[in-house]
Amino acid sequence: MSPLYVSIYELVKAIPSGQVGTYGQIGRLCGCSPRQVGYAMAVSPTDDIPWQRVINSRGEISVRSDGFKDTEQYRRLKREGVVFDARGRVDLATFQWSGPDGVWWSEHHLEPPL
DNA sequence: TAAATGACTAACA
DNA sequence: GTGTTAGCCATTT
Repeated sequence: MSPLYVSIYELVKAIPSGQVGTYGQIGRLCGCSPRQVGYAMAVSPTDDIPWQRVINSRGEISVRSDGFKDTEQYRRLKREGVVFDARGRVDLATFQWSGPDGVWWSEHHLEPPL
C-alpha cells in the first residue's frame, strides 16, 4: 500500500462518528486530488476504515460506477446520527468534520460553530 | 512506456 | 435550480 493511501486512511479514520468529510476536503488535507480519495475508498481494505463518512461536495452519497448509490452507506450514516433531507442530502454546514485542527473552517474563512 | 479509468470539484453558461 | 467543461493524478491495464 502506498504512503498516499496510508495518509488518506488515517485521515478518514479521524472523522468522528456522526460527522462527514468530503472527497475534496480529504484530498486537500493529504495533498492529493479528490479522485484519489474516491479510488482509495473503493479499494479500502478493511472495515475499520469508516469509508461511509466520506461523501461528495454537494452533501450526497456519490453514485458508484455501477450507476447506483450505496444504500449501506446511507444506513451506516443514519445509524451514526447523520440527518438526510428529503432529497437524500446532508447539511454540510452542520455535519461536516472541521478537520484535524479546525483546518476546514479556516480554509473557508469561517468561524467554527460554538 | 502509453493510455484508460475513476465513490471528484470548481467554474462557468 | 440544471448542464457542460476542464482539470485532477494515482492506479490499473
